[in-house]
Amino acid sequence: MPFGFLSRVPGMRNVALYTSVPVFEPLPKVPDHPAIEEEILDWWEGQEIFAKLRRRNEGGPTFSFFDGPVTTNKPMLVHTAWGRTLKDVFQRYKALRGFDERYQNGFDCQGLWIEVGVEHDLGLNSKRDIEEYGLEEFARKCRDKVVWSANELWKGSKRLGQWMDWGNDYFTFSDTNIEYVWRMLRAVHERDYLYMGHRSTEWCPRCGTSISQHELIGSYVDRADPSLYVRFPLLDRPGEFVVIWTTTPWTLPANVAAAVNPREEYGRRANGEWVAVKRYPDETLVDRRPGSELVGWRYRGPFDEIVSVDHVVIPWEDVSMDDGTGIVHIAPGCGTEDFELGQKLGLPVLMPVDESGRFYDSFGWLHGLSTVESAEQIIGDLEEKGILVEAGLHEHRYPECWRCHTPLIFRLADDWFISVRDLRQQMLDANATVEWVPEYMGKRMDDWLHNMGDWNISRRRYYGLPLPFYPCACGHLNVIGSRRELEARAVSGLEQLEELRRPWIDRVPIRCDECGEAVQRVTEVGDVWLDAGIVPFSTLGWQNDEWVPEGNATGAARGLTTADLPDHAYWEKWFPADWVSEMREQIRLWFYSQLFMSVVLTGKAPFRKVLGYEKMLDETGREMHGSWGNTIAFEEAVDRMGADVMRWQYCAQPPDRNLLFGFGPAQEIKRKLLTLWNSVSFFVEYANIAQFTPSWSSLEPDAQAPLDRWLVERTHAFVVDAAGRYEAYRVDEVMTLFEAYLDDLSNWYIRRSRRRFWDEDQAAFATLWYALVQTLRVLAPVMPFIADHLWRNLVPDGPESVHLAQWPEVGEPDRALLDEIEEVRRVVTLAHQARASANLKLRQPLRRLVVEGANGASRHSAEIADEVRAKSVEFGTVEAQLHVKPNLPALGPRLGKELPAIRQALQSGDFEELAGGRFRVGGHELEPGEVLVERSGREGFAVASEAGLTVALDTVLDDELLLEGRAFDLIRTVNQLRKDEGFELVDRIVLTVPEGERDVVETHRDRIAGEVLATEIRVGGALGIAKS
RNA sequence: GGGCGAUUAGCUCAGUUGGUUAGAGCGCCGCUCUGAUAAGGCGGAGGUCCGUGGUUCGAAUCCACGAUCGCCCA
Repeated sequence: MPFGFLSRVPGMRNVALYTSVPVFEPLPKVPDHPAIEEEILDWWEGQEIFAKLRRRNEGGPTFSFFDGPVTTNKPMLVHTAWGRTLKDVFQRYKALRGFDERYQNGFDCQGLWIEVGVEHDLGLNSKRDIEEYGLEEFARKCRDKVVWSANELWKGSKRLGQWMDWGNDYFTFSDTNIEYVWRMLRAVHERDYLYMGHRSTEWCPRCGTSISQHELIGSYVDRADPSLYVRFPLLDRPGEFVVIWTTTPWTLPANVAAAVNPREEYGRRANGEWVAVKRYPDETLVDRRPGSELVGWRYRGPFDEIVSVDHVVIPWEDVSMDDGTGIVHIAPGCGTEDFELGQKLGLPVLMPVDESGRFYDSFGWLHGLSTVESAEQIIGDLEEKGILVEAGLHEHRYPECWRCHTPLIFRLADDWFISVRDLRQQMLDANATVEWVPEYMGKRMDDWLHNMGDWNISRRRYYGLPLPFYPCACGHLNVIGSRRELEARAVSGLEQLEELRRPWIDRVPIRCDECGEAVQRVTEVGDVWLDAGIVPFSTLGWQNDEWVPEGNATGAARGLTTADLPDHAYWEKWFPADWVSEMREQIRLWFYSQLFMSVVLTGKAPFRKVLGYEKMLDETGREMHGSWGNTIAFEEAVDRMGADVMRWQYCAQPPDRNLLFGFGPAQEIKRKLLTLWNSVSFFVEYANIAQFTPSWSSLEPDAQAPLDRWLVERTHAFVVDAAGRYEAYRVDEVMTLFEAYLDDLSNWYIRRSRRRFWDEDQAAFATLWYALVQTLRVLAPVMPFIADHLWRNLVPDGPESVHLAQWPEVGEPDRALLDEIEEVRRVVTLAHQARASANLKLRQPLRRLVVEGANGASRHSAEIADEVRAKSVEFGTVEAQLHVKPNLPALGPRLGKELPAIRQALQSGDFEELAGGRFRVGGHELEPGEVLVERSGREGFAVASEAGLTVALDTVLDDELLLEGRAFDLIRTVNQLRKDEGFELVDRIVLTVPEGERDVVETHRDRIAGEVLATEIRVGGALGIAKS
């Protein structure tokens, strides 16, 4: 006998004793998630589980996923962990299904984010500071920052349980990646999309660079700026002025014109000031004239003593009558529309401020002042000159720099652009082939594509992709497409070219294609989204002839990765991505730049499906801000809740709503997780007692008992439905399914089956084991740690890890059976309600239950009787008082205004029942479909009903029932006592009951003894138990 | 400033083509069940369905206007 001595007491609950080693490891009361996770991480590594998984799936169907590169300027955050969890979940799911995957992680390593972080670390605060610090050293510090951040992200991601090919990551600052962008830019140039634009753009004076359209996302903030009304004296009309309004005083020195709407009416105030009539309807204005008559009037500019240009009133049909004076100050050097208007009319262009937003020396006493500093002095000066009409503050929305929050200015600059004229429609067509989850995000992409302007790709910065543009004095623009080409055409400087990067690359002039002269590179670097957008090409070896080992470990990425540069066949295999996933703001960023490049290079979309998701907030719905003290560090989250709980929280979140993340919600999840834990724990405890031995080879039980059959079908339904939701990239719906399934498993199957486990019913064990094992397989992608931890305990002879076990194959569930049990549970709920309304606790047995309107449940009457503790269950008509209500959707259209009266009549019982379920009321005959008939309130019965289902519980208690009720009370009391006194589950007792309980014991002795494991029951004396 | 969306219990949210007593989860209170469970079950308190007006026999739902919030665009 392998399990040693077994004791059985005849007629008792068959709880056996075991004395030898249990099959399953007993579970502690609660799981220690961090401890389990650390242990599993070690075990995965030691057993090379991930490597085994990849080997197994090698050569299988491919599932191509592109990882959007995370910016390497921060440690791991709980925000980052959300996205990483989603990426991991679906890659794991696809791996269970046998898909071959690449698992390449990516880092975004250049651009303003990195520079600004390093500037901050070094205490630098301007471009001049950086140049004084030295570009070479600055570049090294930027790389250090990237290395630090990459290490943090590796560490955190592994701790989160993310399975990626760590060590084969791509870094966007590799020379390889840079070369691929060059190649793309050259293709753009060959198609004539590339041009240098001289125009007024949003400009960050602190960063000293222009800001492109997609960088303006979310950058408008509410601000209070100066609001100035200024009058310009008219040269040919003494004593008269035009009055303008502005919120940017620093642009006044650049004024060259005042625009009026030629179609609107203007008038003169008594003091000589001209304004639009519509703007001042209550004022007395004389000499009214259409705007067209003001056109051509010359005026004296506000700063003529500094800059002398001719000022004139010009026509502009877009002048709005919604704010200001109806006359608009025009400074073509300081505004986009002003510039365009100026170009059309041939107005002079004045550029008042330099790259850092300070006035040029040529602006007299203003020189050196910043746009902000100058405001007050300009206001003072205008007042002194007597041309300031009014000064105040104006609240409006104004754009800030997305990185440093400096208010942007408009500044004329030479920037490099890619024209989107031809590409727009191609991109829209490509996007139409993409399936977006949630759907509205695809529409957002369309909106953006419809509205986007030409792409400003140049930044006047340092640590970024060097634009390979070499404009020659001869007028020819040389665009270098590869390192090889650079080397072939270099005049000098190759020996010092450490990386394709500033400052080294700036020391390599090339020979002009056209005239043969040496040409310098422009100093600009590229928009960081070029780096990220090229990834589907640079990492997959697009148009690369020969596979290059470690070919992506070039330039700054050398030593950080071992990623190869594959050949073109590999690109063909893995492009486009089957799926990508990032947060919503990436629509206009990474999703856009990827789409852009892909359309340029291939004419196709680079991905088939996209999962986008909204923002993360704290658990009260506020943004997480360091200064508000409501941020949660990744390490703290992992230590306090555990990675599985975090992952559940992320996965349960519908992607179209903000995630309210925190320890409160984590607590709720832990409670739910505990139900799963306890279900396994229950199984383990009793399976050990019953020496149940599971067998992986006969996984699915041949269920005979109705309840077992139900659980098997219920499990099939869960597996099938969960697969559907995974396939739709809605893991939140997988979690919803799981919660419902877990409730069924725990609060119906286990609760209903407890006695069978006590009785060592092997079929029950086999069924529960099957359900638990399948559950772990479904949950493995979401909670890889706890799933594997429990798997290793429950499945001794199957695959060593749940992640190697593949997605469960199950048959089509028997939905009809599931519906029946659904109905049973509704009947039980109603019966419990009826009990409560009659004040009858469940321990009191009742004579009978009558059920009406639940025919499917009739096959399970024993089940219902037991749950409700009724001696019998009848299915039939509940004879009760008749209530007739109007069926409003049916009767409303027919009766119209008469309806309230009929309704009233029915309610007060003022009707006559006719044959065939028809009723006569208030002169109308109502058909059966036009009324809702309910019965209730039968004498001696407690009735409850809901949606066509009615139950009636016989509440009459006879002596027999009362006595039995007392027996249940006694059992309950004694069992509580056993628990309180710390008795083992299998301890046998001698029970002593008071004299008053003699009648109960005499009638129900065997039942009581069996339920409380009493070998003997003594009557007389105080209630007590002792070990026998 | 323009466009889109939202506003329902203390919190997070459901609420079908307009229909009968507006729901769920969490939290709170009471009762109850329980030898896996910190769980479960039943009940209670808690609602100006943002406001005003309209259409309709009937409006959380449809229409108009307004308020507030969010997102996108400028």
